[in-house]
Amino acid sequence: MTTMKQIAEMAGVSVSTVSLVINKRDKGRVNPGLARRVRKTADALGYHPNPLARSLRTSRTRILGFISEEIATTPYAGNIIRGAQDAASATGYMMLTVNTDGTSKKDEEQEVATLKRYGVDGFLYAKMYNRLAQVPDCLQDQPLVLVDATDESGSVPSISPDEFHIGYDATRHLIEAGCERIAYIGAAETLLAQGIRLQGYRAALEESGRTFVQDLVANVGFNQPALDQVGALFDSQHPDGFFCFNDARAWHVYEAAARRGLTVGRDISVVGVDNHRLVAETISPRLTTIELPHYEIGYWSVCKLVSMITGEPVPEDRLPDTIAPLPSMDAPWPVRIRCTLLSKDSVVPHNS
Amino acid sequence: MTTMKQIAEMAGVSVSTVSLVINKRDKGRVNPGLARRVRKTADALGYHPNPLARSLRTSRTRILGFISEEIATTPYAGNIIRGAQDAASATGYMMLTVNTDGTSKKDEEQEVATLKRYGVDGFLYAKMYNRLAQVPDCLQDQPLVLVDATDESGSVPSISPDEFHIGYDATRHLIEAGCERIAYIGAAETLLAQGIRLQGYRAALEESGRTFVQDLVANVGFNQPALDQVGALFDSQHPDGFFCFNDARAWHVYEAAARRGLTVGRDISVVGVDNHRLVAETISPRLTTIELPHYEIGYWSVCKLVSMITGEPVPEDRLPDTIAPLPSMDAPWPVRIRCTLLSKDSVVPHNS
DNA sequence: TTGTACGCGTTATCAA
DNA sequence: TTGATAACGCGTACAA
Repeated sequence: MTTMKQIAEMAGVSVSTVSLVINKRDKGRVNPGLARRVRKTADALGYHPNPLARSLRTSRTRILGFISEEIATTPYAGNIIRGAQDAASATGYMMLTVNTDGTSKKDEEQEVATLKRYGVDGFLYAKMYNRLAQVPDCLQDQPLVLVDATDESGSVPSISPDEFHIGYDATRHLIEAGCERIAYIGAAETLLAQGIRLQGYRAALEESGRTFVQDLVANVGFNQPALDQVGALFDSQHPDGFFCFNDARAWHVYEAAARRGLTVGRDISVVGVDNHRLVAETISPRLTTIELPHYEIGYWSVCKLVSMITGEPVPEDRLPDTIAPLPSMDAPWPVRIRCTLLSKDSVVPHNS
Repeated sequence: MTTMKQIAEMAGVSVSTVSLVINKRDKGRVNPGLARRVRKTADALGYHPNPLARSLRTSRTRILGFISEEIATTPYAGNIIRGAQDAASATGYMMLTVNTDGTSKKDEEQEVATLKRYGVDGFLYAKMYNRLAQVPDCLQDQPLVLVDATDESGSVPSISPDEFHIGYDATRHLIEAGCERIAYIGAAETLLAQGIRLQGYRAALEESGRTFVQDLVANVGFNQPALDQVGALFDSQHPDGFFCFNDARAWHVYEAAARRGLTVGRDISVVGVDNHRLVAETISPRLTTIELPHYEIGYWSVCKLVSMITGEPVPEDRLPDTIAPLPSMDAPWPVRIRCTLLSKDSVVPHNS
């Protein structure tokens, strides 16, 4: 590990000068030629500042604390962490991640205290599915961003999927395909997403001059009971389009359809939400899905947190062009990210 | 955050004494009564040492670097991280986790360099499925444990599932249920697990006096082609038992069976490996599975690493009794953890 | 442009 | 047995 001292010796200047140059405060203070020489030797030695040493004076460790409830509960929620880590890496931060089981408040406080002891500059507080969350007291006075959750009090920045438009976009897509009787296969659990996606579904229907039909909605759980409910909806309502809360629910539609001699992508159209990617990939790979923006949520959460900590906007050039830009870091919060509708072939033209 | 100084003042002693007591080096050096007073005030103030400050003198940060390739590729590999974090928490460590995409060597070196700059005490190098791995040069001289991978050179400690006994236990279970014609539905990709599980399958067969029949083995990929292959095996071999590489493969057996009027758990028996838990939970919840010990792998990896760093065995009292004990931290490495066979009801008695 | 004191809580040393 | 004090680390800030 090279230090400033080594650079100073090699370049024949003082560490003070090196410090100024490295931190880009050399304008009008250090001879440009010297500055260039310093930069060159720093590059040659592969110098990167030691964040721990730096933290002695600045009391900024460039470490972020990532608190996640049950990292393992939701498959592919790992994408949130991946996005967060990519953003941290791009902005020169590191993430200390800790789990909480989501039940023990005491435990959570312990973990927060430990993170504070390690001198983290700010916190990411992640829930593994979108919900209203109460920020624990021990985080109240800290730089904080809620990830895939919304602060109950509305005072903490948060980033989550745009649940309304998941329902809206899915339903519009089915309407545009010519579906006449569009069912919603929702979740039986009381999830924030469940209610809001239903609103989006309803809004899209009513916008196109249709009436909302309660009997076209089935909120189901798992396994056989779910399959039975979906089957009953098939038999009583004969829908030609389905919007499914997730791809596990979509699978029930596939199964129920198959048992009735109907083929998805020919006789009926289906749009699912892809949060358990395995089903969509392995079992119904042609399922038209709406992809949850987990990677983006993680990525932008870190960007927001870093900009809160430094007081500066995230430099644009650091951002990858592979992900959709967030309108503005100063946009009103909470921010909800509109999801992508992936075109596969379980939605086909319906003749009316 | 309380400091030693505060404790010293409150207890009316010097920080030196506090340090001795806190670090348990007071035996025969500090008056026991004083020591007790110090401990009491420390507890009262909720004191925990500041690891960053401590690292100034000891050059030990009590931070571990966790390098994982594509955290998001395998659902539920998150259990490895969960186990690792629980162990870290129990032993007083923190984890800095970074992703690498598994392809760019340059990138990986960057991440390792960054972790070193943050002064991590050791590294966990995790692959998201069991395989032979080459340890990058930049980690050669570091305390290191391979997680869910085995070092090619055999010189680095590693923990991974006991793939042989996955195949062996699954097949024995089917043999004991009375199955006569046991098929293996494997993976078409060249995975370490694939070959070794096959060995276990073969060993169990031969141990019970049977001959291995190549035609009872189908190594399949995904989707329709996989389903066709499994179907062909049904029609040509008429197996009554199936050992499936993972639960996605098991699903294909369910599907092929259903199309032939056969019912899993009545006409045929199936054992799968539960690494994509969603399928087993949502679609075939009664599937008899072998559960990969991801949590344990993460947990024991950290314990091993910590004991390598400190030179001391992990204190037994810190270990949770909820997970199977590792025979010995000094056991020869690599260590392979035997997996659990979960009894559900897709394996039933077969009359011979 | 540079020398140098200072930042931090802990630990090691050595004198009392 | 205890306590005062000097490291420890490397980068930063300020006076010169």
